[in-house]
Amino acid sequence: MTGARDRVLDAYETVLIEHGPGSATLDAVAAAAEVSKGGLLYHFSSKDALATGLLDRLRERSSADAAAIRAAPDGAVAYYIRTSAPGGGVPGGVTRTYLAVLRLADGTETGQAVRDALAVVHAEEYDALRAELTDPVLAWIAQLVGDGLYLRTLTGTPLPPGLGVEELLSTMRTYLPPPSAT
Amino acid sequence: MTGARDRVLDAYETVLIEHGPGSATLDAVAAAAEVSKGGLLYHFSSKDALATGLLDRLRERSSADAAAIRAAPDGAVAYYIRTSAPGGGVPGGVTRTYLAVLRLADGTETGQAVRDALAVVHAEEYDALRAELTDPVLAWIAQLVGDGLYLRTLTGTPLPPGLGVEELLSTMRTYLPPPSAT
DNA sequence: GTCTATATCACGATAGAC
DNA sequence: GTCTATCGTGATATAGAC
Repeated sequence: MTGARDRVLDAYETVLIEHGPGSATLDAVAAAAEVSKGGLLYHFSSKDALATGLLDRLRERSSADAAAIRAAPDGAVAYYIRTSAPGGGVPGGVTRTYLAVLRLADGTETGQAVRDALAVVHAEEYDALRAELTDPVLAWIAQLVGDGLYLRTLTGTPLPPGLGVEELLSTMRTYLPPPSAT
Repeated sequence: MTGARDRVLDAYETVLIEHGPGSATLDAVAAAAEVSKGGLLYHFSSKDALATGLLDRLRERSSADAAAIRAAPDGAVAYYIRTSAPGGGVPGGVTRTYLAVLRLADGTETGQAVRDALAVVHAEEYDALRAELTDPVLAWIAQLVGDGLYLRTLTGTPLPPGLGVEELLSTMRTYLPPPSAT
């Protein structure tokens, strides 16, 4: 049972999302995971190794999510937009990990590895959306709308008053071709 | 002439955007502004005061930019999307300051002040877009597309191959009502 | 107004007990 | 496999010279 490793990664995500990378110290992550700092460092031998572990998790979950986008019953766009919205992530899904990794993107050496991983995620999402929307620009617009929602979640900025994800999807359906039945 | 103060803020923006908040130490900012650390601390008495100074700049520039969105000759949406795209900011404009401030948003005490300032910026942008797009959801979609582009810039993720801002605007014009002539 | 110290503290990482 | 104790580094901020 390697449950401690996953608990540490869960805690790392939580601290990154709720308090930011500046607060994501080894002490804080260890406390949130309810292990000692030494225990954390047994599983991840350095802070860089911890970040690498989170990126590996992101890659795994991104591939699984791309498959979920394609298989979504009410269409790729609806699934993608819903999971991008604040609170729309599913437990064990890619959304929470993605939001945590976004906070690690900067100009440092590990920040470059983060950007590489994010580029793969974006490409997989885009391809999955293209399976439903054959117009490349429309697929890109749908992806950008989802990214905009991610940015709102990332910064905690409130949505415009009276507007929510369902209003968004309703209007988008007016303009986008409907998902074709298999 | 308070030129040194502005130089420090310019340097702070540069370091935040290019190397991230973890690298934005007083030493690094002072070096980039070509003043000593003591010189920097004369103008901004603490790191918090430096962040507050940047937020004040963001508020000033956001108000000016909201006016520019409304007055743009080729329409509010086109102006907003162009300035949101990588490299689309104008010198002294809000884009660069906005991107720098995005990196400061976290769960700390000053992070809360950052999110408050970002909420004002988002509301001003939205109102300015509403002046052209009377449908609130369409205005929101346009804003989210711009936010998605900001996120791409923030993380340095490449755009989908073959796609650029002009393709984006061209397709959006197909679906959005054209800007009405004054 | 701008600089050079320097005090203080928090973080990452190591060593070694259990 | 997990813990406590400790060291070295680098960051913020202060004091005070020029």
